[in-house]
This record gives sequence, C-alpha cells and structure tokens, in this order.
Amino acid sequence: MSKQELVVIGQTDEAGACCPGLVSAPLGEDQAMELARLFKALGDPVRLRLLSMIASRAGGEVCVCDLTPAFDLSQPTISHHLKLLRQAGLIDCERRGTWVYYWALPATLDRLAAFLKTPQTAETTT
Amino acid sequence: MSKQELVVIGQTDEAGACCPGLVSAPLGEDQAMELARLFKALGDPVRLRLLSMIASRAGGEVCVCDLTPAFDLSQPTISHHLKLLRQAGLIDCERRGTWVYYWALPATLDRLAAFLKTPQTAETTT
DNA sequence: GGCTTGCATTGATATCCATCGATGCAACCT
DNA sequence: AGGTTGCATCGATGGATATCAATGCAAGCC
Repeated sequence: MSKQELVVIGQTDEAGACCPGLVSAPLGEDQAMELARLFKALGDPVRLRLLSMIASRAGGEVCVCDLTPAFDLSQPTISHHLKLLRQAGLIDCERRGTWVYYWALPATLDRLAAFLKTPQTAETTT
Repeated sequence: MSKQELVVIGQTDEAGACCPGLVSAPLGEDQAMELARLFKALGDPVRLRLLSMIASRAGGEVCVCDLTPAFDLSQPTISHHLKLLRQAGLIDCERRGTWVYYWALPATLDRLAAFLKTPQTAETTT
C-alpha cells in the first residue's frame, strides 16, 4: 500500500494575511471553511450577475431599483441575494434618501483571485 | 507579448472569449450559470481542502488513499466530492493498477482567477 | 396626519446537497 | 477460483437554500 503522508506545511503567512495560495500548501480546516463561505457566495448565477452588475458600474454605485428589473425574480429574492453578497464581504451598501446604493469591495475579489492563481507565471507584486 | 503557452482546454468557446472579467461588463445569464457551477464546486471546505491537497502535491498526483484519511468523513463522501471537482473541470483522474490518482487542472483555476481579478487595485482603503 | 414608493424582513415551502451505510466492481494476491 | 483491498455508485435522510407572498419600515409627498 502506498501510504504517503500528507503533512500540512506550516501556514507561512508571508505578505498575505490568510492564505498563501491554493497550490502552495494544503489548506487548513479553518482557512478552508472561511474561503468556502466566500466561494459559496459566488456559486449562484443570480449573485454572480448581481455582483458583476455592481462591480462593472462606472460610477461605482448601483441603486437596487436598477438591479431588480434585470431579473425575473421577486424583489425579496434579489434583496436576499444582495444580503448574502454583503455578508460575504463582496459588496457594501448605504441608504441615501429613499434609495439604497450598493458598491463592490474589490479587496475581497482580489484576495480570492490571488488565492486561485497558480504560481506558474512569475511576477513581482509591489 | 507574454502570450500564454498553456493550452486552455476549457476555453473552446464558440461565442468568443468567455468572460473578460467580472468587473468589465455585466455577466450574461449563460456565462453566469457556467461560472456559478465552478464557484459552487469551490464552495465547500472539504472540496477546497481536497483541491488544495491535490494541487499542492509536488509530483502533481495524489492517490485517493492519501486523501481519505486526512478527513473525518466516510470514503464514499470523499469520493463524492472528488467527483464534483472532476465534473467542474478542476481535477482529473486515472486508474493505475489498484489505485486511482488525481491531479489538478490549473487552466480552470487560472480562468477563475482571471475572472475575479479587478483591473487594477488602486489602494482602496477608505 | 395619511398616502405612496423603495427596500428589508418574516414565514412557509419545494428543491438541492452533504453525508452515511450498503453494495458493486476492478485489480491484485495467493 | 477464492479472498482482499481500493474506490465508485446507489438509496436514504437530515439539513441547507432559493424562492415567493405577506408584512414591516423608512423616507418622501400630498
């Protein structure tokens, strides 16, 4: 039997607080749980479209009244998905008068992107 | 320059380039559905750890017999998660004699990373 | 105050999913 | 052939989740 041992390398958090990358070392349980929460928030087509509509908006902000009619879903359902995206730290919102405006939090997106990136392209970040 | 020399299998998209990025333009329904399937596969801590264990392995391959004992789960459950990762195009496997070996498909990971990456992070610390 | 609009919350429900034990199947080993 | 090991598949089940109608709540308007 080829019983090899998978030793979890010490999570060397160098220059990055949480996770040095999916490929660099096996994930610990805690990190996996936290990251899975983020990816789960992206694992729905409605939420992906919502996030994309918010993040790609030129002014950086979108009113909910501009998001809801783009879907064939009820208003509470859209509100529910926006809440999940907000709880995941992907977007944030603010009420301004009658309307509520949402904007994207690119730090979380970049963190996930860095986590997924395989280290085959050598580059130097500032 | 800096042309990618990797043959990206998953990008044989007849409708042109699949997804230029989450931030560049609102996602269509079809693209959102396909990408959500991928992110959903990553939205589980067990699958994230499995993928990390596979992708971080030096030789590039891991035997299932090395993966299963790392979890407090039954063998069918691990097999189920591996199947989902494989259906998502994140890993692939091959039977060699008695054992089955899994390896990562970095093209899919890079595609997701590129999709999440924001154009340029301009120090957004409000 | 009373009415309307925009959005969030609640409660209910149908569907999905992670997990398990049992079983099946392929390959190796006497 | 018979037995054993490694892994996948099946069927069942409890918990999570996406969705809706109804309702609540804040803000503007009459």
